[in-house]
Amino acid sequence: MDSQDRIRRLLNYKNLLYQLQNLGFIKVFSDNIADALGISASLVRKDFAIFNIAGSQKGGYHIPSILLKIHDILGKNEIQKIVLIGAGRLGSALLNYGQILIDEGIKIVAAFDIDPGKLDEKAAVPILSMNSLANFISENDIHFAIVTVPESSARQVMDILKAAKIQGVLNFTSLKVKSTDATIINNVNIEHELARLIYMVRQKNREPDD
Amino acid sequence: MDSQDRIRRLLNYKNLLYQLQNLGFIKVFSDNIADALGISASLVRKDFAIFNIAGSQKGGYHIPSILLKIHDILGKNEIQKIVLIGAGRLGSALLNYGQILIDEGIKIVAAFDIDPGKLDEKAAVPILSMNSLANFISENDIHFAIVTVPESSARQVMDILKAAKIQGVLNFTSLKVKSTDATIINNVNIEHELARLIYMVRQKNREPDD
DNA sequence: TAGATTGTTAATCGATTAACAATC
DNA sequence: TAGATTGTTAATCGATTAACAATC
Repeated sequence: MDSQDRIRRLLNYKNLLYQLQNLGFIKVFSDNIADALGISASLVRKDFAIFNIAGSQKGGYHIPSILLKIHDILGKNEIQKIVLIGAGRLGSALLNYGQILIDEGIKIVAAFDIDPGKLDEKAAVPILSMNSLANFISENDIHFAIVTVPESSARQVMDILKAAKIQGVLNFTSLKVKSTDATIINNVNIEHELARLIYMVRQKNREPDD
Repeated sequence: MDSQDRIRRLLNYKNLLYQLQNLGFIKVFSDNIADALGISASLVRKDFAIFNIAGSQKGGYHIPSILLKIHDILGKNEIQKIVLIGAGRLGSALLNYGQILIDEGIKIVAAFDIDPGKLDEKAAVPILSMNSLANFISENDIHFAIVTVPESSARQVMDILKAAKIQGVLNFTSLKVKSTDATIINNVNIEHELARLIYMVRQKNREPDD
């Protein structure tokens, strides 16, 4: 398993290369990528080597080729189907990302909610009853779920997903869930991100005294 | 500057200790914390040492004391005022976190939007015109902003914030912004989090072949 | 005291960087 | 060819872990 940081950088490379491509660039040097992302050129070349991305000593790296390769690494060749649990404010915000995600090979195929008032089977992305969740997952061979329910029902939802053999969960609840052999959990904790930002700023303000 | 990972762990310690406190615990050993968080006891003790959190060889660590100390480290003694730019779906989802954040010493004091239809000066958290953003920041001595505008206006908003000398930004747009000497940026990229989750699962599924 | 845990030092591990030979 | 860049190896750096003396 490659380090988390390396995967994060891979996504940053992808974004930057898309932008360069839009500007009409065809080739780019490790040095330029390094400058743009604020990392060292050695690290760029090392990352590329590890991901089996090859360049040439003449023109550096060929952008379309790298992008194809990165797509391949990220599994964007086949569309990844995802269900979203919890169609509250955060959930519907994510549903709204729809088109952007599809461009990235990710498709939210259905949402689920306990509130009968929110159900809408006819919507572009249908909002279905929580009761049908387990069945939907197995019938449609879903491997991924995004969880945006209130913390109070988070545990229960996680148990359903685990029983349904979901392989990956993007968890927005503040319930801290650990990955298991069967299910990988990616916890996104917005309060933590805010707290971390505040800490870093306070830390920086204190630095001059050092 | 402590490593990012160390700060992340600090937040996990805080969460765990709160839960233990709710269960009526008063003391806890590094070993138990390590088990609960899936890290080593050495690392827990090292982290605590670096954050100046002291225990005793008799009863381990005294939960109320650690929590006070962590609060202090995170700056939760004084309320941190934050503005939110972009009152769309994601923005209002965050506004809804209101009470939870206040418990953590974080208060969203105002939101801003370009859409005149969304303005509401009388709301608990007023939604104000984008035009008044720069003034509001200086008059109320605001240091932090959460940005949840569409990517199309992200650059513009960042420029306003930078001009207004905001010190910390939690950026939810896909515009990748770099920290500067004056402003620390914490980028939360939901698409990247999803892509990373998918990558990790695919990687795991491939592993048995190794 | 005997046993157990912290705090800290030294050892290990892994990731990043520097350097440079190979190559175009 | 001369110059510049990749790919890779060795050196460095920092973070984690193991070990254990000090302490309760």
